[in-house]
Amino acid sequence: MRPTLRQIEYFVAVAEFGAFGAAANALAVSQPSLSKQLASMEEELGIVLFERTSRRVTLTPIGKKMLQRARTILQDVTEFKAAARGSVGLFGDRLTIGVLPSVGAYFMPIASKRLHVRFPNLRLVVREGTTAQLLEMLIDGRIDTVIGTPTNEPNIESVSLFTETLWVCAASDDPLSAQSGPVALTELADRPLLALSSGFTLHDIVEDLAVKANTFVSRDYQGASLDAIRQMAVMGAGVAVLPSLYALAEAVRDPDFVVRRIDHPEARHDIALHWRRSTPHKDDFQQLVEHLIAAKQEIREARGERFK
Amino acid sequence: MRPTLRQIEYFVAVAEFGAFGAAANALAVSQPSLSKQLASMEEELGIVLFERTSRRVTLTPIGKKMLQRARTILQDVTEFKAAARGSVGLFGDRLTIGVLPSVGAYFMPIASKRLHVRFPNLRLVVREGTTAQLLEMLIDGRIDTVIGTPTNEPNIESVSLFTETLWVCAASDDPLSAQSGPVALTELADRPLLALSSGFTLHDIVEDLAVKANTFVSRDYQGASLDAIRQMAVMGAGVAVLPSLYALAEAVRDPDFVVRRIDHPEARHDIALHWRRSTPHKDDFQQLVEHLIAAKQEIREARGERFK
DNA sequence: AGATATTGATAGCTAAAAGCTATTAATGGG
DNA sequence: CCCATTAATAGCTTTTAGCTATCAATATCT
Repeated sequence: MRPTLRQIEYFVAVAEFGAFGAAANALAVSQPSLSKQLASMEEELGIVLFERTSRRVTLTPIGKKMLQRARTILQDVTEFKAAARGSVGLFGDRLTIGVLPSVGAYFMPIASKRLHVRFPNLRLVVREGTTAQLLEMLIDGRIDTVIGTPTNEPNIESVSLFTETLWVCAASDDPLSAQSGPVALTELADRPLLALSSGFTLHDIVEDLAVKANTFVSRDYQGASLDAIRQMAVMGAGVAVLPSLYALAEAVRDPDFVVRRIDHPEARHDIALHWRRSTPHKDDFQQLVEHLIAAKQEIREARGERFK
Repeated sequence: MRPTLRQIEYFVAVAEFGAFGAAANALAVSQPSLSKQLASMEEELGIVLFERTSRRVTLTPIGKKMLQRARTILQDVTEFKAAARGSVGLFGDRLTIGVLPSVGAYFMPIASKRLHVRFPNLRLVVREGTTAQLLEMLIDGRIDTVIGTPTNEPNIESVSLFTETLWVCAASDDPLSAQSGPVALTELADRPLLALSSGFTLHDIVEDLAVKANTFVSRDYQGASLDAIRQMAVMGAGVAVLPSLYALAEAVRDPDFVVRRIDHPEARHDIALHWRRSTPHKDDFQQLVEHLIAAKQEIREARGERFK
């Protein structure tokens, strides 16, 4: 592409030194090389940048104007290179991450704080959605990674992060709320379960559990958010099934909020980190996994004795 | 200089097409050439700009950020080239011209108006000074051309523009002001002449005339400006010797202001255009000369009948 | 005024960079 | 499972950039 950055660089150097020889010396090239580049540039641009005498080299009026623009270009290129050098942290300096709602509200605040300490230049952009929506965005390249349920998508690599347990809550005058400690599936028989709307993996898990507990998922009150489900349960509309991240965070905040873990091996919600197999950031993702697991541990330790 | 403009251009093209092949086609280069340039660029910058799958090419988070800067650079270069192409008028689009005071005040307004009509993009910067000062600035390259008295400086080329006649004025009750028409040198005998301060060529000319007229130049009232000299003359301090550009402009403005041409072959002030012999704008100066002469003619025609 | 030293341009050659064609490797779709 | 598509790699050619040596112009110093 003409003019070349090299030519522009030479032009600025000659303008600053006011002499070809000195400029060539500063640039560590021979004077004829520099002369030729300048001559080419002038010919290609169709203008004369310098007025030459054997003693002095002066900018022409046009040259003065071009010099300003030339400096701008070199400055931009310098910044371009600096930006590249500055992008040596995790994922450069920006990561767009898609997460499930419970993760976004109750896990990411702690995780991002931790990441910020370790990678001060990393800017996290968080988008929420269902695992299916997030994986589509991941494959499209609209986001860089996903925290969601496991998947078998080809070209997606995953690492398991942690497992959420599932907890129930009901109205405060409900028999379920009278006791604490794990609750057996049999205790849920014939009680309508409240779950997130279909599309979320959690919905399917609750459906399976309902079958095993000889009950059903309420069709009338499929909540769009975990908060909505909890409110419906408190009002007596059924038994809310909540993932531990949400349930325990709320329970810690409100001691009167009774939640009980469902005592069943399938009452769990596996959470994994996903990325495109083609990513050039595999190592970075491995690091990210470690920090996310550490963040989960941190949350666990921060909980009251009740939920250890 | 790395990265090369060519590399940056390729980078933007691939980002826009989302494919190496299509970008290569649009750039009229082969796909391998483009691949290699991009690979080199990534290696040299130490970052990965694209995530490659065999189906799709996506920008990495870093790549997105670098793309913005890359576009800025290409935009600047485009403007750089456009500026060069736009600089095809007289002297590019800017001319710094040094002139004598009388020329600056009474000639340049008309001349620059005329030049502006002919060269709408030309911006004139005018500096005033003595011929000696102006020539020094010209040689230094601080200004591009000079309108001043003739010189024998080496490496300066000159073309004569016009000749100013010299005119006298005195107090309104002075015998000189009682008549009109040319005044002979003999009429000035023993009258102190008022002239610009030494340093101006006009001062030396008046000194010579004074000798021929059997009189002298007043030492007490060497004016720093032509206006000052006129005021002193009007107050009776002597006989002001003024160049025609000034004298006639003032006379036209004020009909009561009596000026009379000195009738002597040496009562003249030659004005020439000077430029450095090394300038690459010789043709432009030739054009400039024509327009300046035409401007002088215009001024002459605009004067009242009295001074034709 | 003539010798000398300094500066940029030119010539001719060498080295490096960029380009091309042919081929390979990877992968998604029929 | 084969075929079509796409990017990477290999090997060679062309173009560009750079270097040394030299020339031309000219300012400076006797």
